[in-house]
This record gives sequence, structure tokens and C-alpha cells, in this order.
Amino acid sequence: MQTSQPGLRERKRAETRDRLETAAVTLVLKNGLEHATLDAICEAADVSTRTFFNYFDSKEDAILGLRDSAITDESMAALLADHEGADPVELTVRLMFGVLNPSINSSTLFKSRMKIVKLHPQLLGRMANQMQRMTEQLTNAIRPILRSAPEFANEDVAETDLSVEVMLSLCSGATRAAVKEWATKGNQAPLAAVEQRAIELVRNTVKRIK
Amino acid sequence: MQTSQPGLRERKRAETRDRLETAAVTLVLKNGLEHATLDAICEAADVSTRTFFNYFDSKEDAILGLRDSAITDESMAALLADHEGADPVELTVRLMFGVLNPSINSSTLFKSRMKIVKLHPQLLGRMANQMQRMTEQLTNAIRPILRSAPEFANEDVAETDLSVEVMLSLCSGATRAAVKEWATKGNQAPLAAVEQRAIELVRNTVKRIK
DNA sequence: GCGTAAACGTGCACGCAGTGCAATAATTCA
DNA sequence: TGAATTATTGCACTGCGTGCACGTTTACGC
Repeated sequence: MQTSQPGLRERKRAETRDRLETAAVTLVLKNGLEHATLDAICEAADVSTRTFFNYFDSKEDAILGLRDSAITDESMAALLADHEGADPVELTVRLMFGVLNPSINSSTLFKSRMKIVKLHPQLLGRMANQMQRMTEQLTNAIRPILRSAPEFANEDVAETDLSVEVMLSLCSGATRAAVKEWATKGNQAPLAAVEQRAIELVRNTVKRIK
Repeated sequence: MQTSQPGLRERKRAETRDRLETAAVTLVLKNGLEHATLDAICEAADVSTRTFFNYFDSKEDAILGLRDSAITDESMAALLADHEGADPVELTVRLMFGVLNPSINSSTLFKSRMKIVKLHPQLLGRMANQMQRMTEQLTNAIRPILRSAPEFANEDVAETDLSVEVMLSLCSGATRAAVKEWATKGNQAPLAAVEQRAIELVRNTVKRIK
């Protein structure tokens, strides 16, 4: 009889959160966003509506599976350490997938969520918000590296920082496109391939611009 | 005694919308987002709360000054006609500024809004939503042009379309960066210069990537 | 095991955003 | 001026989200 690492409390908590997330996704798919009320979700997950807000800040967060944690500074550092020496684009795309990875892999819900977002673009707002925060963290993490990268040598610091932002936008666009392609083709391709594809998209596009 | 082009009704309507927008922006700046209630905004603008929703779909829309109209297909076509022959990046950036132009120029509120958004990132969500719609329209408008552009000759159509998306993302990042730079420096620089700057940012970044 | 402290779940009351409906008032146009 | 159109408003109602207080469950040292 082996006791699991995390205590009972934490296990129960994770379970409840899972129930809430799946209830939210399921009900939205079944009844549409407006008819999937908090009450309904909570009833399906068997918690009080009051308790719901111990887990999520809003209905949307539960549907999208957004957690407070998201990215810690340590996980970011770990990701960075994993990719030392890669060139800027590769590094950036890899970091993005590193961040996305958990939510894509650990969950059968991912594709349901993509479907939901396509059906209810209102949710894009909240999602973009999250993306923005992630991008900011990435930008902050990458900035010092690029400042000392050969590509950006002999360059004004302020100018470099602006370029970093622009490059982030470029890479996130490619990442989005690659993931979209992957999802619509219903591929079972491993994430690594999608990652590679995103990098390729950046290179192809850049090549065409000049 | 000259009668103005639009009838009394339309003038009043425009006036009321203006009052609501300025009241919303002013109150948010004064009291913060959460304390600027609908009631307060409507009282300041001297309309009933029920009437508010004849003008905007949500409180956020009033604060951000988002209108239903946004971009019509004709205005888009006009913009396109203005920039025939430009290369892809130039074309894209110009179109973006063409769309942004009205909201930046026609309003003392623009900088207030930037301040508000910085103070209350929650609003970014709604804004990103709008941006997304704009970007989609732009993508649709530009796609056929790029398909037949020399840069994308001898290329799979699907692949070209993906590249268009990525390029759009690149250009919107540069646009955002350029506008931000312009706003923070408190510059009175003409929009044309900002536009040029955005294009420059694209070129510089691309050059560095390879 | 036992008792205490901390974390969690819950009910209740409340405020604010947003919508449908039906009555009223203002604008337009013939 | 009178009829048609459109805007404004009040009212009632739903749903989301929060603060608070209270009871219950889990953790932890002894």
C-alpha cells in the first residue's frame, strides 16, 4: 500500500479541478457557451458554485483550463538551460513549445478546447491575455540572451529590444500556424515535428521577405 | 443657415456616443476600472443605463471606443487600391496603419486609452479580439495578392497562405512596437513616420534572422 | 491516537453587467 | 399635421463574481 507523493489534500484538489474543467468543456460543447451556466458546471462537478471560485477566477478560465501557475521562473530557466546554443529563432520557438507542451500533452481536452474557441471567439480574448503574459515572460527571458548574440552585436540596446519583440511576434505567429495546421489535419504527429514545422515556417517566410 | 449633411438624429447619436466614450475613459482614469460603473458612466453622459446598450455591447467597448463598423469591405478595397504595387511588407504595414488611422487621429482619447490598457491589462483581451478580426480581414484581403506575387511564385497555395499568416503576425508585431515607441516617447511625429518605422523594424529584424 | 492550526467547502447576501419586453418620446417624411 | 420610424427609458430578470462567516476536513507535532 504505497502512499502517493502528494498528500490527500492535494490529490483531492487536483481531482476537483479536473472535474470542473471537464464539466465545463463538456457542457459548453453540448449546450453552447451561454447555456453552460456556472450552476450547471458546478452541479456536474458536484461542488458548490462558491467553491468554483476557489479553483478558477472565471467561467472562461475553467473552460480554457487556465491556471494561476502557468509558468514559473524556474521552469523558464530550465527550458532555457535545455536549449543553450540554439540560434534565436530556434530558441524562441522551442521555448514556446516548452510552455505549450503541458497543456497540449497532458490533456484530452486540448482539441475540444480548440473547437470551442473556434465556435466561441469571445474566448479568444481571455486566451490572448494569457498568451500575452506568456510572451512577456519569454521576451524577458530571451532579451538578455539576444543582446549578447552575434546577430545583434554592434547594435543599440533599445533597438535590439524592439527587434526581440518583433521576432517574438513572428515566432508566435508561426507557432500558432503550425499548431493550427496540426490540429486541422487531425495529425497524430509528435509535437517535436510541429515544433520543427514552426521553425520552418519562420525560415520560409523570412526568406521570401528578403 | 446651413443644414449639416447628416440629419439631427444622426448628429445627436454621434454626440451621445462621444459623451459615453469620454465619460467612460475619464471615469476609468479617475476611479479605476472597477469603480467606473455603468451607472456612473451613464450618469456622467446623461443617459439611462438601458440606453448605453444601444450604443455599445459592453462597458469595455465604450472604454476602448470599439464600434461595430470598424472596417467595411469597401474601405478595405480603397486602402488596397491606394497601395498597388507596393511589396508585401510595405503593403501590409500600410494597410494596418490605414485601419488604425481613424482611431488614432480622430481622437484625443487615444493616449488615454493606451494608458488605461497599460493600467488594466484585462482590457487587452477585448482589444486582441478586435485586432484578431482586423487581422483576419487583412489576411483575406492580402492573400490573393500575395498568391500572385513574385516572392511566392512556384509555391504551393496552402504553403503561401500559411506564410501570409506568419507575415501578418510579423507585421502586426512591428506595428505594435512602432506605435508603442511613438506613444512612450510622447512624440508628435506624424503617423507616416511611425509607419515607416514599423517597416524598418520588420526589415531590421528579418535581416538579423538571416 | 489527540488536539490544534491551517486549509478547504459551503451558504448567504450583495453588487454589477447585460437582455427582453413594452410603453413613451423624439425625429422624419409625406 | 399626422403616420411611420427610430430612440429612450423603466422594469423585471438572469448570471457572474465577491466578501464574510461558519462548519468541516486535512495536516502535523506531540
